[in-house]
Amino acid sequence: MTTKELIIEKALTLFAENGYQGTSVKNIADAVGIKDSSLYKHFKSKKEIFDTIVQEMSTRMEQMSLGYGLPDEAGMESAAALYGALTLGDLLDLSKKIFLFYLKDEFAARFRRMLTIEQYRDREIYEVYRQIFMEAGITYQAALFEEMCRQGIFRSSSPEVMALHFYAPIFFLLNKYDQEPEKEEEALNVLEAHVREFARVYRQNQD
Amino acid sequence: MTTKELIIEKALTLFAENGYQGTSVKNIADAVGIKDSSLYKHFKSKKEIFDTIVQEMSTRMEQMSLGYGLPDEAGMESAAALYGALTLGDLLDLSKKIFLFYLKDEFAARFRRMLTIEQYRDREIYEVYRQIFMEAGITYQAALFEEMCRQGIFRSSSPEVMALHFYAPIFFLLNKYDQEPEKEEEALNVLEAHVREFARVYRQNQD
DNA sequence: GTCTATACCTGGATAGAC
DNA sequence: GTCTATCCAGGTATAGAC
Repeated sequence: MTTKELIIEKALTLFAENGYQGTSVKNIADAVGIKDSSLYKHFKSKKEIFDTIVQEMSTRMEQMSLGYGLPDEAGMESAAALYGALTLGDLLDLSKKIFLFYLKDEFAARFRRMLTIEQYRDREIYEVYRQIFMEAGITYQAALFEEMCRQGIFRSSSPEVMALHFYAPIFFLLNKYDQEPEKEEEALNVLEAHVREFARVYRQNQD
Repeated sequence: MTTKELIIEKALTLFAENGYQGTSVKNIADAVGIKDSSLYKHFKSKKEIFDTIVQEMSTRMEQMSLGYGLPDEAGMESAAALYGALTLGDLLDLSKKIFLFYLKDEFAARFRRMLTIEQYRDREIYEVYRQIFMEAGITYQAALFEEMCRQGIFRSSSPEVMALHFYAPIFFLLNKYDQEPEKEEEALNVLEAHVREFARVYRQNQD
């Protein structure tokens, strides 16, 4: 890992814990193992470090969520068929995988915390936070549920409301259990109960 | 309003906008209209101002949520009967009132933002945030739904999961529309769709 | 209880030797 | 690309006059 990458890495951790203003350039330099002045050979300001993180992590999040089995809009139709063919058990595994990605993935979790802290300070940060953690999930799932209703896998209902009912509890549990790693099992149990209930309410063929 | 109260008042606004570390003692003093040094006649440190806010707002939040028509546990049985007698329209009005309280009430909204920003910096802050915005709503509603199921107003289901399904979307919408006052109508429409769907799924007698 | 003045420190950032 | 040295602005907090 280059020094520049190491700076990004350590800065993200510190920003996620103490916020932008709560983290000094010296804190970052110490974590990296260099003097604070040396840091300015890699970035021209503290702000540039922060902006670089937001840029880079945004794209990395996109790639990762794709890699984690979330198909893109083009593949929505086949995705819907795929999800419909899933057993309840498969559906549970999938929702857990997504939940744990946002909760524990080394980049996703720190990035989410950093944006949560900084969203009120800067409008641009807020837009990124909103886009990734509010809009993206709902939009994708609404499209997916719409297709699944069309195919008769789900009972017809408003896809947007269904997406809200599916995603909001995940978002809530993410916030609730964020700082309690020892209660991960409890979190997963609640998540499972949520998905079971969701499936009970909306799936045409119970399994 | 005494100077001490005014300091709390202005500090809360600034902490909610810029965070604890993003707010200087001089910022607070300027907002109050005194010199920063004078402020130390009322509080012995910046930290003491913050702690006082957390203390005072916590109790004020309790009182207010009671005042806003959320009955205590002792009155749960009559509350359940009361909610059951409500028309769908009344249920919608009530959920909107609660949503708007957390979104716009002059104390609740600022307090929520402040805790959201500061939750990762200090374990105690996190506990307060968690208690007020995660546990309280779910616990109360789970007890209420349990009673309503017992009385046959709601279809029997896990009260905890029902509470999660009811409250999580409110929590999500609160976060989503927090910084977009111009989209309040949109937020209320989504909230309404959510409550309608919730009622459709769980209420025994549709109206 | 408010002011001015000041002490003391830490923060971000630059210059220049190696 | 790292270091030491330094600058300057701004932060928290105290002392003492009014």
